[in-house]
Amino acid sequence: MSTADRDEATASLEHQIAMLLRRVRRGTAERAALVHPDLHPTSYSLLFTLVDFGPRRARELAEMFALDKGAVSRVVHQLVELGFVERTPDPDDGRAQILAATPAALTRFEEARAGRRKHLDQRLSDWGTDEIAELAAGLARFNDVSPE
Amino acid sequence: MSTADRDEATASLEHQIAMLLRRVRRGTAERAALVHPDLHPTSYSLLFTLVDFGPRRARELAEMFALDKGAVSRVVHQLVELGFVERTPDPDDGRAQILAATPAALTRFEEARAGRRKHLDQRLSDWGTDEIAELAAGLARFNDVSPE
DNA sequence: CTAAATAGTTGCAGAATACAACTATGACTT
DNA sequence: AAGTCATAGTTGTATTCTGCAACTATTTAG
Repeated sequence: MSTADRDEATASLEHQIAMLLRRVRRGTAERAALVHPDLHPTSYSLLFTLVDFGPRRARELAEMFALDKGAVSRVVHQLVELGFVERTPDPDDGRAQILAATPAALTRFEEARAGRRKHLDQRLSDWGTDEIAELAAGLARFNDVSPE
Repeated sequence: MSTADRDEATASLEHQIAMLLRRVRRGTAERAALVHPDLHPTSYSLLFTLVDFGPRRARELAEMFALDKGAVSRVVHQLVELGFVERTPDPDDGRAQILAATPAALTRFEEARAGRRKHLDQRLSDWGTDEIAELAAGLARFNDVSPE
């Protein structure tokens, strides 16, 4: 296995990730609107994180998305007003608050997820279950790097 | 292989894609600045597309990124001013123009790509070349769906 | 030859983000 | 225990991005 092979493999991976990014980004706005018409792509992403990865502080969200904490603050404010996020004071730190997706948000996301899933199922129709699992595992391994 | 298995595999894939998206998005602004300090994330993405996928019309870029043609027009204008994009009239259509990355853009991207690649290499340091190729192939298959 | 459609530009308004100043709380030092 | 510094979050301000709409120029269809 030569160095050239490895370079080619890496280049290909980079290329494919860029491609995926473009495709996914393209649909984010639509998916956001599916959950709620007033939901911006950014709000959607933040809410998605709370739904999928569990409650956390605003600061963490800001770090995860490399977003200004002020911007996060306003987005969260909107999400709270829409009834999608609930704040509770952090018992460990009087300055902080824990943000959590509300049951309403979970419900909406589950409904929207059904639509997404249907789309995804179509796209994966000629894949074997093991092939899907394999790709997911590969991505998981790629994602699961100690945070820089 | 049960239906539950397949659902789980699909859910895992969806989850991992979301994770990847967040990680990649997080670094886009930095990478854009690496190419040129005045380059916005969107400009970077559009330019990246021209570099990686070849010349095309503004309208195509707008469609690829689901972006307003007005916004694309302005971004392109900026890219031209920075010397990263060159316009040539479309021989087949007097209204249109073909946008292409300039040699300067290619050079800058190549330099920036070296930085990215280094980061990627580190991240893949304990991967086998065949494993990298496999993940890239999986993503390629996933990406390569007839456009909706 | 006229009418409808398309590529792109530009004016305008609204929204999102970054930056900075500020409050409140916690951690650390002495 | 007091003082200093760091941190969580909010809010004001300015800038920038984006979408929408109106407009020009060119092509395509009837």
